[in-house]
Amino acid sequence: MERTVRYSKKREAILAVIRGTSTHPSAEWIYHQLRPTHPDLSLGTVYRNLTFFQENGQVQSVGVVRGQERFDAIVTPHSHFICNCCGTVLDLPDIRPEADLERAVSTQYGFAVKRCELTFYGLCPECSYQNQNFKEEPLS
Amino acid sequence: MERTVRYSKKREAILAVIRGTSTHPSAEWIYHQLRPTHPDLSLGTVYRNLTFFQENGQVQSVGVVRGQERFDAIVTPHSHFICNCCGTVLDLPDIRPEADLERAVSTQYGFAVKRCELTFYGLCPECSYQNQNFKEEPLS
DNA sequence: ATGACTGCAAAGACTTTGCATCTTT
DNA sequence: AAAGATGCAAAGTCTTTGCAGTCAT
Repeated sequence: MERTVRYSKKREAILAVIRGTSTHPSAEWIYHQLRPTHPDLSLGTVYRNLTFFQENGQVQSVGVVRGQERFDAIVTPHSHFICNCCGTVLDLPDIRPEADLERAVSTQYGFAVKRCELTFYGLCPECSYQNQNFKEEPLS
Repeated sequence: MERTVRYSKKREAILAVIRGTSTHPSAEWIYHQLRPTHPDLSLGTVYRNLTFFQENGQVQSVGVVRGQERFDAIVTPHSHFICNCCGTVLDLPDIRPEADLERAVSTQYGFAVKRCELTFYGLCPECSYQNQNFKEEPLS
C-alpha cells in the first residue's frame, strides 16, 4: 500500500528555501535560514524532509563537503565546482560529460546507470587571490 | 619548518592494504583487514594515516558512500561507478571526461581546477538481477 | 478518526583529538 | 635526546530515530 502524502507548511517552506538558493545548502543551513520565521522548526524535520524530497526526485545530493551533505533542487544534468578552500559549491550549467559516456558504461560494464556526477575541485577566484599558500590537497 | 616524516611499520602496512585492494576501502575496512596481523592497531592510527596519505598525494578520497569515506590508491585520472543498492565502488579505467572540459572550467569560470571526479550511479549487475523491485523506487 | 507530520531529545555512526607512551632518527 | 607515531578513550560532528503530541484529510 502506498503511503498517503499530506500537506505540510514546513515541508513547503523547506523546499522553497532549497529552491530559492544556489548555495547547495546543508541541512543546518536550511534550518538556520528558516529559524527566524519558524521558531519551532526542528532540525530533525529538515533531515526527514530532505530524505523525502530525495525519494521523490525533487532534490538531489551533491555529495558530502567537509562532513556535511549538500543538496541541490536542480535535478537536471549539470556539473559542479567545489572549492577546496572555502567549501563553496557552484553550478557549471554549460559543462556536461558526453552523453555517450553514460551509454558506454552501461554497455561495456553491464551497469544500470541512473545518473552521473561530474565534479571539479580546486580554488575559486576569491580563495586563489586571498590564499596563495593554500596550494596543496583537498579538504574534501 | 617542514615536518620530518619518520618510518612506521603500521603506516607501511596501511598503505599496502589500500594498494592491494580494488574495493576502495573505508577506514573501518582497512582496520579489520589489518587486525589479525596487527592486534594492537588502533582505528585512530588508520584515520591519521589516511589524512597523511591524502596530504602526500598517495591516496585520494572517492567520496562518502553511505556515511563512510572511501579511498583509492590509484591517483591517476579515472572514473567510478557506485552501486546504489550494495554500495560497491568500481573503477572505470576506460571512461574519462574530455580533457577539454577541465580547461573550459578554468578559462570560462576562472577557477584553478586541481582535479575532477566523474562518477556514475546505478545498479551493478548482481543487484539488478537479485533485486528487481529496487528499480521501481527512486532511491537515494 | 486515522495516520501523517513534527518537536524534542536521546541514540547512532563516523571521525577527530588530547595525552601518555613507544619508536625512529 | 628530540620529535614523530601510536593506543586508548573521550569528545566532536553530523544524522537518524523513538515517542508523544499535533495537524491534515
